[in-house]
Amino acid sequence: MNRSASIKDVATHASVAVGTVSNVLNYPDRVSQRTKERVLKAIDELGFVRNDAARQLRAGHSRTVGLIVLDVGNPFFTSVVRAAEDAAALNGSAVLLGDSGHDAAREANYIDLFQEQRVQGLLISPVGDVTERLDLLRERGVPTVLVDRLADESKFSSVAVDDDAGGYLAARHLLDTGRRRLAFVGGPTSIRQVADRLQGAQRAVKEEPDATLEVLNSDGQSVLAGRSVGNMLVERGREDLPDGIFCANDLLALGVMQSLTMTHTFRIPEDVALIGYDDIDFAVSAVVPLSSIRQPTEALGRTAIELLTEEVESQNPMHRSVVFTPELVVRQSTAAAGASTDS
Amino acid sequence: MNRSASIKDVATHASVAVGTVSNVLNYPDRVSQRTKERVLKAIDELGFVRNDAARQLRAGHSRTVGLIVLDVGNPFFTSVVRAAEDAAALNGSAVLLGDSGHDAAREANYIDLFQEQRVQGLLISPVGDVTERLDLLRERGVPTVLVDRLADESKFSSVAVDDDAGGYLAARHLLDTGRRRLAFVGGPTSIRQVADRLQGAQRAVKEEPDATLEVLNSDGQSVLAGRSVGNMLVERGREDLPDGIFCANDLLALGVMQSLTMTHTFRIPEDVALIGYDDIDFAVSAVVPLSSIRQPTEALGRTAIELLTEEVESQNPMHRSVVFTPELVVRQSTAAAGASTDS
DNA sequence: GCGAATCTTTGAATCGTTTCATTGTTACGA
DNA sequence: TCGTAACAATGAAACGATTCAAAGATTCGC
Repeated sequence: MNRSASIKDVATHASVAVGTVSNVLNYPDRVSQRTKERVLKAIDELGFVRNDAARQLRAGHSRTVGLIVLDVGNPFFTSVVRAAEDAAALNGSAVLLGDSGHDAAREANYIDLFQEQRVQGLLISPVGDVTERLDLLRERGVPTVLVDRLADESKFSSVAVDDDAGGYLAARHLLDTGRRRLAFVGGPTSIRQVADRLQGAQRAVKEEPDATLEVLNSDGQSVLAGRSVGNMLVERGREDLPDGIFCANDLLALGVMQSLTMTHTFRIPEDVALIGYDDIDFAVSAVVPLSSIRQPTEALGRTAIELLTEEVESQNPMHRSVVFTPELVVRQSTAAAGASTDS
Repeated sequence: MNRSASIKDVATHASVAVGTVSNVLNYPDRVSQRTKERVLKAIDELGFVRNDAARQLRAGHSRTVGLIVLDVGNPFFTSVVRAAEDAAALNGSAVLLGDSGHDAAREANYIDLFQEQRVQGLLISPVGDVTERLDLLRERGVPTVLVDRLADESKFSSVAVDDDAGGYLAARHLLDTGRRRLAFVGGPTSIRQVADRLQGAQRAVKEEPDATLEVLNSDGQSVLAGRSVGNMLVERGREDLPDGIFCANDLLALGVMQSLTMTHTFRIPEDVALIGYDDIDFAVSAVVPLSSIRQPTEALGRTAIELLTEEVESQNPMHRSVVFTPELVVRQSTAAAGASTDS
């Protein structure tokens, strides 16, 4: 079969008009039972499949939504994507997924591609400063929702997670379980997420007069970066050691854990409690299962689609920013501090 | 701006015919310099963006390729996807990505969706037995290439990685570095990948008369499963211990590593060498950097696109299966066995 | 200055679907 | 039996880009 069957072929084959076939597909109630059966039979026999391009052309818009993420490999985004797909499916839309890989050129490519596809709207976790480009989109009537990034509410809707609250939650948990000499391990504070998490932690520490927070700069957010911070701590010796460590993400925490447990100088959680951020899959299967802060990724994806739907359906531009609060996940690495005295 | 500008609007605005605008876009050489400038100016002023639906409709086919993977979160697929996208871009095509999440219903949805989109072809890592469905596609002229799954060559092209060879490579490496009492750790052998890797390992072991291979069944392929196998080994004691362990994937290997290093009963690689499979990001940052088998994911993705392009361009169905050989990555966890004597 | 060859531009026809005003059909009460 | 309402089916027009035969403009050799 060289060319796929069109609605016209179906019409001929069933001896009806094209409009009737269209009605069978879109408004089955308008068609009599007998005709419907004939048409459905013809559709089946010819293996007819709707041509979406023609539908779109006629409709003036597609039934797809564009989603551009920084890195599909990142579990955070994978989860957001899945939630967005499910939410979109409820509206009868599909999600076109683009992975910018932190690359502004790829990002720009996807924006262009999606625009040519006449997506109903765009969800994007932008690489750099694409506000101009997005402004253009907006002017052209493509509503856009920023994901994991706060937006100027006069221009865009957005969904994000409150990193300050997450930092507070982590530090507060360490304090609540009796730790007082806290340390924060995190990469360059030029990264907003890192800065916010630190700030939240500082806020919590200020609430306890006798608590202190030391900031240990790490060289990035990797396991290896965590390990070198950990090694530094081990060399410091017992006196100088914090009794609670909050790492800006789980990879760092796993690195710190490796250093501390490998040398067998200190025990987790008895000597030092350790908490990470993101609750990656590995957290639960670490040598000592790692406490962490979980981000509500499903809610993020779902809400992003909802905000976009709002914008698509209403004419006048009313934007909203939704900020989610992350959640504390307690595991063994921060088990009650009481144990630390009976060593 | 309510409706986006069409080629007709541009034509009017630039006082030329629609055909001319089309030529500026598609055959710039056919148009005189002066006209081209006028048209480009109009395009810019109106913010004109091609309507892909209309293009497709006229062209009879899209410039996209569908790709359905089992799990975008899996680094293996993430890498395949990226390579496929890059390869497709060279042909001027874009990749529509679908994540079936091992769910046959989601998979079927994507197949339907992609068919309505009139994709040029389909790359798929199928969930279950979708051969019937794919047969239908084939009959309708949508060429399909199976990814990471061998295909009946009379029907489909496919790309896959030779797991038997990978298993051989891993075991051979352990043998080459002096180990003789090998163990294989892996989940249910009903999983093809696991069975093939084991078979390859057995093949290597048979080449050395004095070598043995013990099979240790694990309950799945997770870190925790690996840890429980590791714990079992620790309890066995030094006499009974293998001196080389090959795990069916890196997660298992990391679990085994945790058990062995945590108890400080055995050292890696002096007492036991350890090698995994997949070369995940964590392998390099394990407590003892983990040797592993790397799969040529980039080549997989690229070749899949190439095979698909072949099928799209040629009329008569000539299918090919390309099988890649994985690659050994040596790290500290299998460092030379010589060291094991001077303990 | 003329005819031929080359280069530009034109605009109607086309792709496949949906829409909708129109026509055709049936049922029913008066 | 007629008129009317409700229901079914029809098919032309429209969506926006591309194609291509044909017309128009320009260049060149002689």
